[in-house]
Amino acid sequence: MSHEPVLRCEIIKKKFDQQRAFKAQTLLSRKVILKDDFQAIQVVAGTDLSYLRIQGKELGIAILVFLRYPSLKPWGCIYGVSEVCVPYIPGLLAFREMPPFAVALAMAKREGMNYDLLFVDGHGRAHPRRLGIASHIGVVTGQPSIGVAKRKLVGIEKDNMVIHNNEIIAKVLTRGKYKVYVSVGHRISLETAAKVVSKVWRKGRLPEPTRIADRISKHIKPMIMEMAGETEYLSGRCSSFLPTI
DNA sequence: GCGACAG
DNA sequence: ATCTTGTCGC
Repeated sequence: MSHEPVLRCEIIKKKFDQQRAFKAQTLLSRKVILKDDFQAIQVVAGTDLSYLRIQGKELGIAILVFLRYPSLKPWGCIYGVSEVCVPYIPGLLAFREMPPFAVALAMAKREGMNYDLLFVDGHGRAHPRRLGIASHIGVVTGQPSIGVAKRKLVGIEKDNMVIHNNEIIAKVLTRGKYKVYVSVGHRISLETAAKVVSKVWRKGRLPEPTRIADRISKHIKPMIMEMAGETEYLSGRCSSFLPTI
C-alpha cells in the first residue's frame, strides 16, 4: 500500500485555524506578568528572523544573540531553522515565526546558554489581544521579555505613548530620525522596559540586542542557503560571526 | 465600503 | 520580511 508523501507543512497549513489562534492569544495573554519580576540583569538576548526560499519551500532563520549587560559585548549566538507554514497575518505573527524560534531556543537551552531578559523584534502587549510575539515567547519560555517594534500595529499615538482601548500599551522612543515602539513582553513593567531599551539603544534604528541579531541574520543567510535541503530542521552556533559584527 | 495593518 | 533599479550622500 503506497502513500502520497504528505509534507509536514501542508498538514500545518490545513490545521491552522485563525479563530482558534485568536482564542489561544486571548487565553495566553492572561498569563502575562506586567510587573518587574527578575533578578539583576547580567545577560540580555536579542532576536531576529529572516526568510529564505529554497526549492519552493519557505524557511525561517531565527537568530538568538547573547550579550553581556551592561557592556553589551556579544559573547554567543544560536540559530534555528524551520519551514514556515503560516502566512503573514497582522496580529498572528507569532504563529508564523514561533517554530524557528523554538528550534533556536531549544538549542540554546541544550548548550546551557541562558539570558535574563529577551529583546524581541516585534510587539509585546501592544497587540489587539495583548499577545504580540514578544509576550508569546515570554509566556512560553517563562522568561522576561520586551517587545521592540519599528512600526505600530494598533492604537493611537499620543505624548510618546500608544493608547488602545483606554490603556497605555506602548512607549515611543526616538534616537535621531529613528523611532521604536516599546511594550511589555513578560515579567517586566512598561516603565522598566522603556528605561532598559533606552539604555541599550546606542546607534542605528534599533537597540543593540536586536540590531546585532539583525546583522548576524543577514550574514548567516548565504551559509544557510548552502547547507539547506540536507535536513528539515537545523540549528547551531553562529558565534563565529561575532568578531565581524 | 474604506483604511490600517508587527515581521 | 523579501524583491529590486536607481539615487543621494559620506
